Amino acid sequence: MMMLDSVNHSTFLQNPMLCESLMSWSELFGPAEENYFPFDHQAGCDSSWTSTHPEYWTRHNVCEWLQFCCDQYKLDANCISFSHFNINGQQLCSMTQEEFLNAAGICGEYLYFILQKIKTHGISFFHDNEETKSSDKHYDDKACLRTGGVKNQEFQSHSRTSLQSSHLWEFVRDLLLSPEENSGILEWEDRDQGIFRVVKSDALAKMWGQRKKNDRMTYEKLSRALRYYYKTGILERVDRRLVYKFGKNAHGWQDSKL
DNA sequence: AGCGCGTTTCCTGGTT
DNA sequence: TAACCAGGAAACGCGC
Repeated sequence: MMMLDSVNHSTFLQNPMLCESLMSWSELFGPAEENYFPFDHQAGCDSSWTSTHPEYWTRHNVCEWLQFCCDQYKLDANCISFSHFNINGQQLCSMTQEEFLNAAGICGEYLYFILQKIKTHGISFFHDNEETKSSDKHYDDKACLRTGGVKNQEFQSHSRTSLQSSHLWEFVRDLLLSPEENSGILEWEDRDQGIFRVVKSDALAKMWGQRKKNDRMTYEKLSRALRYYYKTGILERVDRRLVYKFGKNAHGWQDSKL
């Protein structure tokens, strides 16, 4: 099951396959039938919810927003009836506070509050607040919300960066699926089989190093980490230089839903 | 405080 | 010779 925090950036979310990963994430929080977000092909081409007024959000954007709120504010996703949020932005904006409460209990209160703030102030809602360490984030951040939210920088970091892959293989996968960010660093060799090639090994290492805030990262070390994935079935060995293959325990890389 | 996980770092030795 | 691969060993940072 793919954690949503491994999905990042709006450009990634333009990929319908990753959109499906969002659904998988939602399945984490309860029975699949109830929480499943039907795939919206339209949504696959949307811009990020962060750059769009809520009224224009698609179902996919709503999904993103919901995910962000859960992730950022540690809302108990078990309280949320995701099927109630299988709606577009217009429908979301027309929901009353009571409907939010019905749909998400106590979390609905905060979701409603956050939405109203975004509707009226956009993401500036998150501006001008006291320094808030992300490591300290917890449910108590609702207090933070009431008093103005997190810093813009942090907001952006959460809408772009911290939703990014925490694991190397997810980072690699997401890079493969993001032509914009990939820029020739990785290349599919056989997409159906999940075989890919590292084209620019140094660039890959550098990018991974940036992600981990480690400027001493090298392809030599990165590849050692990749080789550990052979044990766990995340990757399978391919007997060619710089070529890897996703294993049966890797997910989210398939292109079959396009 | 201790533990497990996912690396990171280093290394030896082998291959392309 | 440089770049890469295989995998052991130990250290490390982090979350629980």
